Amino acid sequence: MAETNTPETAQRHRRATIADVAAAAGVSRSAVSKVFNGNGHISKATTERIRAAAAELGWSPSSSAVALRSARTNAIGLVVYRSRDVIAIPPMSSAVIAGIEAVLSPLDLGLLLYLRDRNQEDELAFYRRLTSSRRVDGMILTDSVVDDRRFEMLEQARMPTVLLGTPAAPIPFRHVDVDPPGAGMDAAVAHLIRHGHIHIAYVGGDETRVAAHIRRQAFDESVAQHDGIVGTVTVTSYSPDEAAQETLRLLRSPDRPTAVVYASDPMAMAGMRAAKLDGFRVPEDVSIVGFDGLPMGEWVEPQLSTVKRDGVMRGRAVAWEILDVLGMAPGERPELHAPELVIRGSTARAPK
Amino acid sequence: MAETNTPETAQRHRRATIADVAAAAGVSRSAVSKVFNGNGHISKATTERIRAAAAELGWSPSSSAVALRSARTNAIGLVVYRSRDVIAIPPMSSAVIAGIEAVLSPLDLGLLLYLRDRNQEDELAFYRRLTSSRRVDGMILTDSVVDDRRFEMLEQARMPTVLLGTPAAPIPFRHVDVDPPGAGMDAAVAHLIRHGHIHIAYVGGDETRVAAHIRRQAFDESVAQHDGIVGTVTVTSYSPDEAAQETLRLLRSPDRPTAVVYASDPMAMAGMRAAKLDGFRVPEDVSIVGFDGLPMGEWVEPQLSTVKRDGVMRGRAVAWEILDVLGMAPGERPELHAPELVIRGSTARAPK
DNA sequence: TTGTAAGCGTTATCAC
DNA sequence: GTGATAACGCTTACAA
Repeated sequence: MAETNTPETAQRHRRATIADVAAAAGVSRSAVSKVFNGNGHISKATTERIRAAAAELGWSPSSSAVALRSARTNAIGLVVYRSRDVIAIPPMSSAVIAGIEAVLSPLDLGLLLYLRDRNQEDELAFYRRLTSSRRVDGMILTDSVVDDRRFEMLEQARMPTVLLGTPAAPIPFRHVDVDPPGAGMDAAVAHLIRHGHIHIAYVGGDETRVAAHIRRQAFDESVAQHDGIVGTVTVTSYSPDEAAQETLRLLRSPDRPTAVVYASDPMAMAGMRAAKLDGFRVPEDVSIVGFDGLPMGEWVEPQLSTVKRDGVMRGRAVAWEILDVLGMAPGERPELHAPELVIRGSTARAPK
Repeated sequence: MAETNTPETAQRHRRATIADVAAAAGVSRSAVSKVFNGNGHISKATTERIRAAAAELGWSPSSSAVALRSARTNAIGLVVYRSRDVIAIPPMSSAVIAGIEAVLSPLDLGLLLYLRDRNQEDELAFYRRLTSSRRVDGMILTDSVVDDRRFEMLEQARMPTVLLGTPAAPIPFRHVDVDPPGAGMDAAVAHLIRHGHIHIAYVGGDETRVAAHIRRQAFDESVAQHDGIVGTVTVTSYSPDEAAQETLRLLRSPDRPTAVVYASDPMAMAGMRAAKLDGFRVPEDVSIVGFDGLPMGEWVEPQLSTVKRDGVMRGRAVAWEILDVLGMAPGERPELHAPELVIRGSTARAPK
């Protein structure tokens, strides 16, 4: 703990600064800086010497000093929400995070991850601290809700921000989503109808979350596009348990649907299990469709038919977008393809 | 873009600094600093005025300036590995991240997340950059491998580090794990033996990863503790697909096991599905045991018996530990409880 | 109890 | 092509 002050000891314990590198290379600090930032013109020979000295001393610019001096932290903030009952990061968000990281890390940009609970009290205070402390150059927000007050706040704080998803109302920032935001649902519904399903149920999630609202709306619209099709919508908190219960309620009712579409794969899997336990064969008696296309859908029997969204790509796209706002986007804007219906074993022709 | 220089405009566009707050409160900059760091003694009245001024101006200390001045970035780095075939963050790691974040965020410490592929070329260069740029005050490493060279490097760079898991050989840092590191496996094996299983197979993961090695070793030892029990071990890359294949190989062999224990839940689920497709009833013909206790194990039929590890708690514990190293740990060291065997539908008495 | 002033390690501007 | 020098916004002795 106690540090002695003899020059040698101090020397050994102090980490190299730009001044040390400059001294070792026999040049000025500016020269070193220029070499490392590709600015001014430094002769080949000097550049070599400087690089060698830096490597020798294991020096690279202090991120704090760079941040202070140039007002760039070289970090992007990401706020992810977890649902109350699942403590961990939702699988889809994991994929998004991976995509974001894949864009940032080659540019040596850091990803500052914030995990929050929905409806947390200090919501705005949290964003206020985040912006006024200037820890990040820009923010990626996810999971917009109805009446989302974050954007207005961030706008006032002049924090460059991009939303992954679609906002409920216009926001003063860009957002990244597939077009239309509910894409994929139509394919699922059409597939079921093509296979003779007349009565299709949708087990959705909490509609204060815009994504849930959009998905349910897409279901309604898809059903409305076909004559003579009955769509039943029920809303849950997004929890697999509730989805299972709703499934039973639906299947036990007199006018039971022959197909159920869920707002997520976990919900679909839990629903499928409940149906099977209740004596319904999947897909002979009831077809099941999930949403997201998580790997786990392949590990159940029957395998889950689902609307597959490319979370990693979504992450890449939103990362590119915030970097573009900051004027440092690499290459071309990644394209976001519409979710793709993956037909597996859990869907089949409607029973007679 | 172009910024005008009229005082008012400049005023409007410049964000407040400590000097502005000091001016607004009619005090010196140091007074403001003292109030926000709880150092010196500032009178109640002055404190009030300063806080009011800061709130008014929406000021809080610039993290870069604080970092530069005090050599504390108030951020912890976390390096997580993804396997090659799964692009996203492994579910168990998600839970760990959530636990870490839960400890850091109340202290207003940032979590810098790095996602890496195993066997990436620039492994050491990556850590070198990370340490020499001093972006973080400390690092949390996961997923130690045999011949892990990261620790020696980080030690030389004098980067405070903690490992989540158990190292293959002594490391110059603390590590956090349950005791013993293979705990939980014995309970699974004992449970199977108690139910009459004589021949138990273990489908493990790539043993360059220490955790996989330890788990397999724990299986061997657990089997060895009981007389007359046959244990068969096979090793895969950790992928569910391979696990499924191995399962078929095992079950189709003449001396087939009556129970299979897997190194992870996804592997177990994929294995269970393969077994069922091959005509084996679970658990009547073969018992299946997973490892980790992920939520998805409850969404399959039969539900997966598994050794449940508390990822969130592991995250909390390792976060506490690195903070302790940095002298800023809050409260008591969290306790890590041994994984718990959760018996569900996929295990039963061995067939006659 | 409060203020003054010297840096923290870098980069940008301007000389030379 | 290269080097002084002045910031960037804050903390902390030390002085008052």
